[in-house]
Amino acid sequence: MPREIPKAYEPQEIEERWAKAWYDEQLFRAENSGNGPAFSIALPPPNITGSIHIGHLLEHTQIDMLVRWHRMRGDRTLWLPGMDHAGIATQYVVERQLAEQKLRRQDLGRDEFERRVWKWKAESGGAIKGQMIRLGASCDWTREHFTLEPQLYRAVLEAFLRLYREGLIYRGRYIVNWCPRCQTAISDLEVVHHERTGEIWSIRYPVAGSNESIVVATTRPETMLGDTAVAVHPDDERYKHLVGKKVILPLMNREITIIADSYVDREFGTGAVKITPAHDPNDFEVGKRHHLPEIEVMTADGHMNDAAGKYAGLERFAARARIVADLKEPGLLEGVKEHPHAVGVCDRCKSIVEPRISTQWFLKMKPLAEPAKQVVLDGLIEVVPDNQRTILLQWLDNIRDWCISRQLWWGHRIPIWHCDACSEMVPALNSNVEIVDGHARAAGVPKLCPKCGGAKLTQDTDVLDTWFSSSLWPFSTLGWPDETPDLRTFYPTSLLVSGYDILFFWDARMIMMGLHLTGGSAPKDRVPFRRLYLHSLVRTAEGAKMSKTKGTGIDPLQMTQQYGTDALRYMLASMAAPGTDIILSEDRILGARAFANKIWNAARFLFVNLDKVESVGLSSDPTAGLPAGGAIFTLDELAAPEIRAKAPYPVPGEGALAHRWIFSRLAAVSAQAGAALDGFRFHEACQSIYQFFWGDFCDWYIEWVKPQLTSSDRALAIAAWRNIFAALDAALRLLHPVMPFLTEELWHRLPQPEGARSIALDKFPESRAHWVDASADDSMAILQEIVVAARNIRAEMKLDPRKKVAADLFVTGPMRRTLVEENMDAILRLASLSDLRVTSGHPGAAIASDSGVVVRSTSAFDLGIAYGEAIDKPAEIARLKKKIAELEKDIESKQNRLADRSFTGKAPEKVIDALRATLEERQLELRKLRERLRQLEKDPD
RNA sequence: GGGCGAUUAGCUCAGUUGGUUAGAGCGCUCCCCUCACACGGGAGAGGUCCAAGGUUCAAGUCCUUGAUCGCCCACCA
Repeated sequence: MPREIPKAYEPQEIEERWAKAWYDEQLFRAENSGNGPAFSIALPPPNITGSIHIGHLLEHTQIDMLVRWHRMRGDRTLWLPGMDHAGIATQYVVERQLAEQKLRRQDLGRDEFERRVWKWKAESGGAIKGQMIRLGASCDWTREHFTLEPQLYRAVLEAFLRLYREGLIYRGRYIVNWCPRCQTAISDLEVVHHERTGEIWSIRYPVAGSNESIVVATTRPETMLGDTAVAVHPDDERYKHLVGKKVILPLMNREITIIADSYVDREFGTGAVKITPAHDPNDFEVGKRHHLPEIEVMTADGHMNDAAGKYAGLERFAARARIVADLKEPGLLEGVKEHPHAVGVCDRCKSIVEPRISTQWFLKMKPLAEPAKQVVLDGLIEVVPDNQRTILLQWLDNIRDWCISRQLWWGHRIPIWHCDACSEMVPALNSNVEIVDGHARAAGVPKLCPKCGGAKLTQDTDVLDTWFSSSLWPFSTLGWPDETPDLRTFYPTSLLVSGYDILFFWDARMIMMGLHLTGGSAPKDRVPFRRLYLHSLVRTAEGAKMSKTKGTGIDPLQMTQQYGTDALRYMLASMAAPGTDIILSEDRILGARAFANKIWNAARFLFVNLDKVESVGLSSDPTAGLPAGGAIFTLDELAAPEIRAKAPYPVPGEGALAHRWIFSRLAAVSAQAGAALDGFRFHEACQSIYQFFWGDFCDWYIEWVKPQLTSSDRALAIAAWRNIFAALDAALRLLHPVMPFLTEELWHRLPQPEGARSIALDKFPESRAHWVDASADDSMAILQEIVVAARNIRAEMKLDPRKKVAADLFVTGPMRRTLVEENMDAILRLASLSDLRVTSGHPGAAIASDSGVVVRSTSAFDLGIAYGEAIDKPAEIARLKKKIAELEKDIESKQNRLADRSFTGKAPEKVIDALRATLEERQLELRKLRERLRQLEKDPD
């Protein structure tokens, strides 16, 4: 096997190759039969109009880490992908295309328009799927779904019909949010409020048959054309005498009544309000209470209509300007002021939303919200982070009915037929769908009106809000309403991961729909997901959401080209602490890329050196040539899966410690990473793995055992090789959830069992009890401290890095002395020492030194390096003084605390003992430093 | 008008249930192109944890108030 490995990690070719292989081989297909726990998660379906942005990548990285981790733990794991038809967004895109040919959708007609949208979808829709595959999302693509496909269409019909029969879906004429651009109603959630400084105009309405007049204020003067009353507060003494009288509506010269309603705030403005029931939600309510006429003065596309008299045909804001001008002349405009207020705009197209009366379909939410609230309160759905739980509950408490109809052509058409003769509403006979022109439609078309027997029935022209079908996603995609094996196995899904920006749009509605519609007898069997994790959003430096339209979006695929997918994934995951948003920084990406490169090179080191040993033999004994029997130093002999399984191998003699230690660390890190992932603390998982791989595995373990790998002691070399390959293999599996491509590539360069296809199907490292070795951890820590102390002296004294020097070491206790002596070779090598003279004794018996020796002391040891020429005495004295001051301060505070009777009386014994032990160590350290300082100051140069 | 979050090293951020000397990455300083990696190695400097009170033996961590910033929700014309 050729082991030519490039010096720097070059991700592009590797990633593309594996992404394709994973997809082609259907590697992530989930089993819906068999034993063992199932783990399922539904992908928040991206819009077919969308292309991947950094927010997706963050979400997908987190989901993918969890999914890969569960799969590697042996769960039957399903990550179900799919797409959302995205009603408004998609229709918008296609309409724009038509506009280029000077066409409107009305020119084509509904059927033809729908055909065009399907055509667009086939050609340009769903780009995101390919991007997800490229970025390594381990979805089960054999189970991909689309919200307008027959199976899901049927689920939508079933849900609608059930809710309709139950009386939860109703139709009515109400004031709704209307987008004049999209020309459809939108739900409250789809209106985004922007704080703006607008103007507020005061307008004088003369009282009929009197000299008096009433001044009202408005931010939307154009709506006055539809005024049908002026309201004052019933207890307002200023206006009491006018209630019931008429005022003349300026410009229209219509008489309207002055009414009293407690809705009016006496403190605001003049305390008198114009009432426009057809164009303001509050006024609409007032109008209902007082049986006022509703006069619509605008068209669906935001122009004034015939009821607006001479303003008919004007665009709404043009009309506003004209009206203000016209009021000035007769002196009816009392004034105009700047006025900060919130303007509602359409979430989709940013047009200013117009409240408008129209007939729409609504879903009653209160009866659905109650059970949803209950499951959250009962903990049947665990919400992470916790504060989002509060937000969710508050929203459910204040929920209002959901306007589910849209005046669009792209979507699930409402399965209700209207009788031409008697206007009776007739629902579809059943939820069956038929395929017409390749696409699904309601099949249960009613033929006769059950009320009047009329045979002319026309289907409602509205479609459902896209979120209606989305709210069924976790079960509609598993086959609901049928009791399929998938539904039985994977519902309720284990987890939902979504951004908190769609908590109300999607997550909450899924909970309500899942609880209401699915079949389990207990709520815990009907929840759509058992845990809900709301991830952070990626923001720009200014704190705004990343957005392509604002030009602040970053194309992840381009970044992938630049840095590699694994690096991007690692960067995002390492910043993904629950509850805080992420601001990208170039530095973090570079750091992640360096990490990927580090992993690559650690593996490269092993392979390259094995090559050398194979071909040249053990270098420390050049005459030995190839080992007898020839085949011992082959990858298979040293790294075969059955060989790795038995690691760690006992290493004869001195070199054992590092091996025991690295496996102990591996056990600890596996446990840490697992616990972190389980709690969605991705950053913590990343950090512990990073620290392990770079700090422990590369900086210490590899450096420590390097000579062993080429030792002429064959037993030692073999054991060392086997351990290091086993440790690398475990490290790769540990890293795989976050860096799938790199680890897959390297994993395949290790021998794997016959037929093994992917590291993704291998096991995540368990924290093995027999790997845990506290004494190895402690011993290694001391030796590391000694090495660091020696390096520190060398660096501070600016010794030539190539020059080896002798050192003296004093350690407390004979055990430590033995430990040091047993690991002498490694210490000398790593600290660049030519010799280390070890003495041991009781604490306090610091090694004798003079001013020609530089010393580093801890409570456990003193290390001194003799330096022939004069040392930089002032610098060393300054350093000592600083340390001494720090220690003194620390010791004093500890002594004070220990002297405090209330502390010793109340604090747990453990804490007191620990404090006492630490204090002793510090005091010992301090004594040593003072002694050293005394020597330096005393000695003449 | 309500609600939520943030404020910790020059920068970007971690700090689980209060408990030894508050951490990381990047940047910075010094030394090294040592045969896996300069996307590297070694050593180091750098923090009154926004402010003021309070609870506690003990507060970056809990409570109150305030400041600054950000987000979400909301029908005040």
